[in-house]
Amino acid sequence: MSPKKYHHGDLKNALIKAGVEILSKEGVGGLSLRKVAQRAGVSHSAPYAHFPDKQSLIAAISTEGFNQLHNELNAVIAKYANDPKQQLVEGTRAYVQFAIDHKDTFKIMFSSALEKEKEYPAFVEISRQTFARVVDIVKACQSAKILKPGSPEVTAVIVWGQVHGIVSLALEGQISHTVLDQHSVQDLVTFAMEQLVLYG
Amino acid sequence: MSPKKYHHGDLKNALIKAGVEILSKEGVGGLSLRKVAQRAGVSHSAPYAHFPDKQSLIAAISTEGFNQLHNELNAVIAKYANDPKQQLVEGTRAYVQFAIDHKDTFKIMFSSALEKEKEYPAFVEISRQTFARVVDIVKACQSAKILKPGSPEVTAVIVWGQVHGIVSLALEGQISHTVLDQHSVQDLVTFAMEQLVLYG
DNA sequence: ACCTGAACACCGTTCAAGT
DNA sequence: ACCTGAACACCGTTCAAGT
Repeated sequence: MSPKKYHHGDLKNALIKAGVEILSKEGVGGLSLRKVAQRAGVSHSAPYAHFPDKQSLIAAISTEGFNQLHNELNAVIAKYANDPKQQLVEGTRAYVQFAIDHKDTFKIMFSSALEKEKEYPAFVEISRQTFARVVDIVKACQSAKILKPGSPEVTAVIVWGQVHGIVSLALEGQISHTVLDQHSVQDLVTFAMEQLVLYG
Repeated sequence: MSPKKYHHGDLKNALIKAGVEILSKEGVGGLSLRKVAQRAGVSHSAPYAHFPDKQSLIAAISTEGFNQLHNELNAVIAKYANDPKQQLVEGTRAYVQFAIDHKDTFKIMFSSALEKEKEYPAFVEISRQTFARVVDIVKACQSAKILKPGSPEVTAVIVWGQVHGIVSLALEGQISHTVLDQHSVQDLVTFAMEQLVLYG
């Protein structure tokens, strides 16, 4: 019996992966540590060898999500290295697409950190870096006279907040059907960006 | 014994009130049906006489939150009946203040509806009405040439999304300290509104 | 109609024990 | 070091029973 007594090499990452899968199949409400353990093929207490509690696993899943988002933003910035406006347009498009494609991971990314902020340094660091990419795009746009001058950090909060707000309202089903029947979330975000950008 | 065998007149509202109190004292994580029942002075199964499940109680709490927010928006609209710009400024200020004053109720208002959208008609109705107030303000601002012309509903989604996004990021601790050390959330929202409003 | 108390399945977490 | 299994407290939900 017992083909493999223990799990294979890397249970920690297997648990994160299992968590992401459960999230995409059953949603936030279906995410339990015991289910994650079962899906990874270990006992319900095995995760505690790698995560001190459930919050820590959630922080790891969120960190993974921010890593992916950060990579996508980096790709957009590299692809349009000489075109700040396209960086802004395609960056926001990537953000919206990420939220749509990973609804529940996205929701968890923005609802877990709060509890104990500084306890998950990897999470804090990657979310800081992701924000820094937004600031980079904003600075490039300001240099190209595409965004108003002024504090790039404050402008980045405004841009990010605008995109994040519309996406969040859409994910929570708060946007009126009379609007959503006519415009996709991507369209709404595009309209919003056109309001912020100079010269239309 | 048994000074009052049952609860007094209105257990349903007592449960909602107890839920709001727990929310403000222990946060979203501390909200359980059993604690709500205990705080209202009834057995853990008594709530099921008034709410089919926990989601329903949460929907009722959220509905109550939207009612309060709606009332505050109405008060602002009435107070500045002839001044659309002040309606916009004070309306957003009221929204931000509500979120800050009732952090956890605010969070629950925008994280519960999703599951089963049409199952809570009172919730859908009051959130629809609240959005309608935003549309009213937008229309008044457009007539006064304070906001760009175009679909008032789409513009309302942009305005609401901008405010909601910055507030949400702030509540989740996602706004960089280098920004928050210098500007309050109210300030950031004000800056954002100035970008959307015509003539600065 | 409104509420209680026992019961069930599920959960997060701890801990002694195994390899 | 990494994992198991029993145990505990807590939870949402159901249901027979009481008034």
